Amino acid sequence: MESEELRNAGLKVTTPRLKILTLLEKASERHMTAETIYRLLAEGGEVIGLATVYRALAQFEAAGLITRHHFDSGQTVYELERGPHHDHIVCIRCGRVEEFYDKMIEERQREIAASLGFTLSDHALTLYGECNSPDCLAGKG
Amino acid sequence: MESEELRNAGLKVTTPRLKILTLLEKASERHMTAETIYRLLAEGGEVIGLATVYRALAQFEAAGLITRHHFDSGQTVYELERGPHHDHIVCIRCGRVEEFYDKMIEERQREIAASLGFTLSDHALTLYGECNSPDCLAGKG
DNA sequence: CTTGCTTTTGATAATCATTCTCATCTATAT
DNA sequence: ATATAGATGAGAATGATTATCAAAAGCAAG
Ligand SMILES: [Zn+2]
Ligand SMILES: [Zn+2]
Ligand SMILES: [Zn+2]
Ligand SMILES: [Zn+2]
Repeated sequence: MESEELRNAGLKVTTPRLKILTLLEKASERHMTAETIYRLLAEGGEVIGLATVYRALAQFEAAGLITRHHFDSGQTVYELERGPHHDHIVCIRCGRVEEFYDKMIEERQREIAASLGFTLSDHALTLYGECNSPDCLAGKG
Repeated sequence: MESEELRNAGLKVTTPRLKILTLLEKASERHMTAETIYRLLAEGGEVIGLATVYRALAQFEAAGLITRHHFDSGQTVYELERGPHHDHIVCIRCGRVEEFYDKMIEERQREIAASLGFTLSDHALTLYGECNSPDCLAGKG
């Protein structure tokens, strides 16, 4: 249960934290901004201060429960840390986010870093393009 | 000369624009924030309004003269568009930025996008790690 | 080289996302 | 149930970026 996850992370079990963590686990979209999380909670009748949302997200990240991304929109996007590492492809028309993992790219990155004298600790790879989802294509002029 | 570049970009030739473009071409560091550009100019005796710096950078980008990046620091970094495409590796200790190009990774990206039904138009790849430059290592605790 | 029209500049206000402050409230251990 | 460290929420503060607008500068014509 979510209470366990919070306790394991060394965080007190509070209503706001439970609501936010639950939303991150249940929401249909896995990649959300703090504003979106705040709004979705409010729409669901759970009014939690925006500052509290930001605080909880920072704590969850420190505890390794979630990760943050900076897509080109500029705004920070959060997602639940679940399953193995992956990178992202974002539709520049409708904003849809898909995930992928490519062993070859991951390996090349390590080789490149080593060849440049860096000890690799992290990376951010995001592809941008237009997707072929029916909803997205429908919006075409 | 820089005047030509501005005219070709459809921009009037003005002193602030010339100074900014010249700095982008001459500075030892190719990747700079708007603030850094503003400060370097001011230190060189060329006081140009910060708003003008931001405006010029936006116009240069629209004209394809420069590109912008969002490294994990959050702040926007600008660099002169010169030579072929490349990606970046950033030292998380000293901030040094190196550039690299990997044909294999570029190709894989296109394949991945296609396999997910996306028409790839752009991408952002940044590696993070600790570099082995003497200056950087010296700062170690 | 002046005139006149258009664009640009710079100071500053406004905006946006995010963080901080602090008085009040709450989770947990006794 | 009580005490106490920690959490919350409202709103102020911050930092980066953009918008406003009067004054200044670029540019084409005469
Ligand atoms: Zn789409
Ligand atoms: Zn993801
Ligand atoms: Zn570069
Ligand atoms: Zn370094």
